[in-house]
Amino acid sequence: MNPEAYHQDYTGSELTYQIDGVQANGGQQNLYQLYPTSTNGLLNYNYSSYVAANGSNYISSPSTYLNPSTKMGGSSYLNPKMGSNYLTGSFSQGGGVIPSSIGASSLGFTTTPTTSSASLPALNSRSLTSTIVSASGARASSSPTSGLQQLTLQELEKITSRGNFGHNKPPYSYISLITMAIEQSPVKRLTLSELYNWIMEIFPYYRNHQQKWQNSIRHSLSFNDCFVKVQRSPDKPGKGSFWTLHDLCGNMFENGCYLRRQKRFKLKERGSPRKKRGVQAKQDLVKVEIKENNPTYQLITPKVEVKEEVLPAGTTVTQPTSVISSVGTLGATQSQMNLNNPYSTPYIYTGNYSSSLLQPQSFLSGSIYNPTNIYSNGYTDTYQNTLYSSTDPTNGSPTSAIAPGANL
DNA sequence: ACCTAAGTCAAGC
DNA sequence: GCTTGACTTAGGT
Repeated sequence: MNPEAYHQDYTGSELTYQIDGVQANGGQQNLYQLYPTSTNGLLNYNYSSYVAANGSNYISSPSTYLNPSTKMGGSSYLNPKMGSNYLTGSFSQGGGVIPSSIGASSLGFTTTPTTSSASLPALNSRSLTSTIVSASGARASSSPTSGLQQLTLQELEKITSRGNFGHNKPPYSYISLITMAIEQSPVKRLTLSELYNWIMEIFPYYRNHQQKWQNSIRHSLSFNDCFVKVQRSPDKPGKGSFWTLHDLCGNMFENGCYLRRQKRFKLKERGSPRKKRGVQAKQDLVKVEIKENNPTYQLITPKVEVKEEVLPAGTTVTQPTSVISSVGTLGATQSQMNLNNPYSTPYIYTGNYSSSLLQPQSFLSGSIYNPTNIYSNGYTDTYQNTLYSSTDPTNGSPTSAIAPGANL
């Protein structure tokens, strides 16, 4: 049976989707590509998502949009974990249901919580309903049987497509969860509450016992040097600071373990040194002894010297300035998180970006996803103000601020 | 068994 | 909300 190609345009109040699909083998295998394109103030992730469709279980998780399933290059694909906890919406004849969170997600595609679009207009033509992809079509399931913690960071995008673990505890440490959440955010920073919300939205397990795990999250944020608190600038009033990842923490989970890093990212100096005594002091002393030429724990950037930038009045950053150790087996040549480089943010689909789509296109008001200014180097106000943004060629003196809404 | 990263509880601000 | 201490739990070797 010849594949039947089709194209659908889908325009909602928030997003325009173009759905290109190929329905083959009597609906046994369906390949879809979704291209959410920016309309009024949303991110313009031109990802190309391949979804093995099971009509009733098609597209609804917001994470699907943030973390589109692996593009399989036209190969058939069955997500082995695609089950009842995978996607909850449905497309049906003549209409589609777009998840409510699309219009009001904390995940970053929209910044307008008051303009939820729980039910967007119907698809304009045919049904997307199909039978489930046959198991024999599975090709992407090279997943390790030993558990998701064996995934590489580059495979993080698959996490939600493998299910959200229902009410079982996801096999990720709090540090992993925080990192994921920050990585997927468009401007790579979140407030505490946004962090909570993201975790709860992705992993239902954490909708319970919030006091317990949220305390642990806070502890992780404060305790781990890989997380950097960025104060709000005066023009962004609100509760709490932003949290981001330290520029130099690298890919902490590239060793494939999301429960436990091989080595804690630790800074030599902190703004206010922690008191050390007992077991923790002992642990820190061990870290200091890591040798630069140690093949296992090679420094990403040995003894980094970071220039302090002149900060605008009202801006404070409480961070140390040098790195003494890094994580895992990363070498100096391996990629570090680059705020300008979406390819370094594995939680977002990393293929088929066009250059014009590398940055958020425009922003609505009232959100962290609404930086007042986006500079030509891709940094927003806050990043311009961080001590360690040494890659900022403007050295803290941004010039051409780009107006919100401008195409970059 | 040992080391240490991660998690928990909670005090203090 | 944030930091920190003290302690327990658990992963990696």
